Amino acid sequence: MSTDAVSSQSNASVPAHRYSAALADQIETRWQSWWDTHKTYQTPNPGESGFDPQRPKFYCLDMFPYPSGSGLHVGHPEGYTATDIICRYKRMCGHNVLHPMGWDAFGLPAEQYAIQTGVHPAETTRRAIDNFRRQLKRFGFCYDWSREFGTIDPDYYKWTQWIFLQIYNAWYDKQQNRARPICELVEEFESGARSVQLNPDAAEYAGAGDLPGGTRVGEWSALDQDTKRMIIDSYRLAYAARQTVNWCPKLGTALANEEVIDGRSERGGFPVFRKPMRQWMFRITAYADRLLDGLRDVTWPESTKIQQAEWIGRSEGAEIDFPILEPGHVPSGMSLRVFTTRPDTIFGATYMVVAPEHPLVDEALDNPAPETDVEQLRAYVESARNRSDIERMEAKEKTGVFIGRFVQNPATGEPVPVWTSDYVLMGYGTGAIMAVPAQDQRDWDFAVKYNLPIVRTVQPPEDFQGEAYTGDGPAINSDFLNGLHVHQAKQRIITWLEDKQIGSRRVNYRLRDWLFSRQRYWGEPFPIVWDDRGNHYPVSEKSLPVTLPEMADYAPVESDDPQPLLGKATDWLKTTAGEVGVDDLPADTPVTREANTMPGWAGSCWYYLRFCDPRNDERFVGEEPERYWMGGSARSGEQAGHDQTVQGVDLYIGGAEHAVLHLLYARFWHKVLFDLGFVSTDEPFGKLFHQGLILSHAYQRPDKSLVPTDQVENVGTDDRPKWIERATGQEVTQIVAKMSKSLKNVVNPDEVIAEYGADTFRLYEMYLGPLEASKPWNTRDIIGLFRFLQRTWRLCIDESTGNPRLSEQPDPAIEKLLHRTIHRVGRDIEKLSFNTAIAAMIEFVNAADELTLDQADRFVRILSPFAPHMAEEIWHRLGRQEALGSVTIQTWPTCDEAMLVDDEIEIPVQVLGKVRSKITVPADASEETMRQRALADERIAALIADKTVRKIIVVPGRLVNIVAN
RNA sequence: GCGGGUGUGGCGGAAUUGGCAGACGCGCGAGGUUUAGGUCCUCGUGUCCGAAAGGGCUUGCAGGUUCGACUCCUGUCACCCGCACCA
Repeated sequence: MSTDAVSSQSNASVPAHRYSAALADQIETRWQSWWDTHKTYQTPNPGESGFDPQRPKFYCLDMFPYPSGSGLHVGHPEGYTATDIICRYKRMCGHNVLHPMGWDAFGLPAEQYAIQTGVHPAETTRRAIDNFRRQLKRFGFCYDWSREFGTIDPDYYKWTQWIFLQIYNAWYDKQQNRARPICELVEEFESGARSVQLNPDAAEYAGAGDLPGGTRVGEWSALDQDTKRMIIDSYRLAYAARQTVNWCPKLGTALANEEVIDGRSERGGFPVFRKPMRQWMFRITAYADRLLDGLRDVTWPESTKIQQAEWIGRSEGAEIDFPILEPGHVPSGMSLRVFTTRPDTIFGATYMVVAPEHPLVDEALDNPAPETDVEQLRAYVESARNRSDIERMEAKEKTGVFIGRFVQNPATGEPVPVWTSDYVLMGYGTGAIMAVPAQDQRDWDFAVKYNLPIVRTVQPPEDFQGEAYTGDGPAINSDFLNGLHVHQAKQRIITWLEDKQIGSRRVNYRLRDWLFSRQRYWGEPFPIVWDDRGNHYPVSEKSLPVTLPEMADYAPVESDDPQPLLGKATDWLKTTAGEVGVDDLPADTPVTREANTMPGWAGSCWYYLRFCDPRNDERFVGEEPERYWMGGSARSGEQAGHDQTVQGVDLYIGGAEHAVLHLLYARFWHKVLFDLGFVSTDEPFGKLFHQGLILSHAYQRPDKSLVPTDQVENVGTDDRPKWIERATGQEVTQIVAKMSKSLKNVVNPDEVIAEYGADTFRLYEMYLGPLEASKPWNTRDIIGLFRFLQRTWRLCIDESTGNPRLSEQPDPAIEKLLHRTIHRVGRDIEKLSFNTAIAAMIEFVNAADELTLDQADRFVRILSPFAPHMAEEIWHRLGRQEALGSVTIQTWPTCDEAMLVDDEIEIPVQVLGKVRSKITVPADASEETMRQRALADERIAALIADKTVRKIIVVPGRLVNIVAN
């Protein structure tokens, strides 16, 4: 540790009460324990003692951290300092502030770390949490620590399991456009109010559940138990189904689509393969439109809304049935259903493509047509199925095989061949497309390669040079559509298809159902058991939580034959209905527990609700605290023009990396809970903000490879640096890069606090630049903020005695500046513009020589959100503590509007837009006065003497511009 | 390829939203206190010409609108972040 600031303390020449690192440490730790003892930051709930219902509420939430073994890095406190400042400010402005903190502690990273170190994840996670808590407390954040919990606490995950059961016991009513309890569905089946059929939107029955004519199966009472069960399960919002999933052998678990990036796992970057497995899924697709529409009502960064909207990927088009032909081109009575966004181009559909996993391919292999090359087809399908997603993506050239089947194009009446190719995905639409090479580049590429016909059905512009034409234009070669532009042609053809009952309007989404089970150990167990016939049953609510069994061996086996880890806990696994608490079965029925666990996202889907009422053991959150803290609140009226109502969390700050993971999942859970009447708002997070990344410096060789920081030396000057790699003497360039262990450019907050104190750290991170911007950490610059605190200290406190240093008479100029500073700091906090707020305070301290008690009092109040420890200490030494209590609970000082304007102002005078002189005029000087003063100015008069004045622009209070030539 | 964002001194960044570009901090230079340095204090610091007064140039680049453009419009370049065979 470099101890420059500390050593100055021991130097006899330095005043005894100078603000040094040692003094900062003493002040900070003292007030931190004082705040703890006095429960300064505990927030009472409605009805509790100390709760003031007159005040407006402000729920300010940080994305709670994942406590890793390596401790906090400097990125964490960035967002946390920002919310801390806002909370302190809002409290001073009279709000009831909810500002909680907890731990997102289940999931893969903790488990991977445990496997590496050989210490059980329960142990490593507890240690990591303790370390994170210690580090966070050292920053002096104003969290209400009495509300702290971790997602791994059985008291918490009991309710995570409970919410799972609510979702499991719910279905989506498309007529009412909301989720309802499953028992109401059964009632409707029983009464005949709803026709009995499989859920036509159930992804797990795609291609089977929605054949023309439907799958109505008659009276509910006439059905056997198994059929009833199958039908009910097809509606559940949580369902178990065997389907193709993203299997990651290295991680030993299946992953959700959102967790796979470019064919690799989001965590660890390991390859992902497609594999059919039985998994628990959430029917999030039922909420696709609601999740999309809800984005309109929230105050979120536009880029994040766009990302979610693109992930949901709504696209409008049509489903069309193409009759399948038997050899000799005789209709077989079967049809091939496709989804297309361009039904208007159907006359140009010259071939079809189905995904390698499509049932028609299996059928073609089972009953090959004479012209089918069975060996080639089988080989293609096999290889397509076994390729990883990465390999699939790397293949630039399209490949495919004719499957030996023809369908009839219902528009042209012509037979068209059916091919299979892996550029068509089984998971989207119907897994089959009509290929229109003239209007789709992918189809064009394929058609050219395999010599398939291309028929233009949209007239491209005369100067069109490309291949496929996707723009607008009149239809050609399209019979009754000819001449119609794309939009009208779509409407026309859909009407035609609907009349002939061979197609219909259809909306498709890119969003898939959410794969919710993992084969790992460190997660919430499912409150589900299985009987020996393979039926699942919920564990009753009164028997929750289903706790995670102790296991010594929690390491996954790298395997292509995935088995959940909990499968090894045989004693736990095998139980009886009575023991586990299943109400629907006789107590002695042998059952097997669900061995999958929930993914790391589960706990973060509702933690913001639990914070409202974290010790409630009757309900996941009490109704009144939920209504109060999550309820809609009019945005504070200080920003004019924004009277819109925000619902849910008033301000949520966290990284942008969760744009489509946590933020989408939590919205989904929240909407289900809302539909079922458990929460009072439709959206969880009214206002969202992303802090930027804290970057660091790194060095790059000419070949773009990176060099660790400790292997580089500056052989130039500070002004003109020249960086060389020590080992080779080769010149390298300094770049800005992410902090990483391998580059040796990670900054540890503990060390910075030891050297300067937490107040300096907080100020530095906020002063770095705009909160939303990514910006490089520059250790060298921290000293500037330390000096500012030192000057602040010296302004209020005598460095030699430690007593207040105050004047009797206020300096009028400083009084005026103080009002301005109060105004600027308040306005900038509202804008989350902390860097400029701090600059305003620096300017004030630089300008002031001495303050009166009253002035020091007010300045310390506005400083306190930023540097709470120093503010509290000065507050105390000024003697304010005794009478008024902690500075934390004071009111924000008022500023007098009249003090914000000057009597006289300096106005630039321009000639032809260039500033040539300045005049001093009364602030409310008229246009005419300003004009005359400007023309009377000596320098201006000289400049325009030999010119003709064409025009004079006078902006009162701003400037004068003389146009003369 | 599509979508979004960002380009301002040696560095991090300001700019009342069309009105004095470079606030504030770092660094750098000069001086002071102390004196072994550092800490601390004061002043200076976009750049070019000039001894100075003063003047020219300057917000990635090229145009345009305007009395006036970092800000608005058109084109262009660079970098960053999403998405990417989604029919």
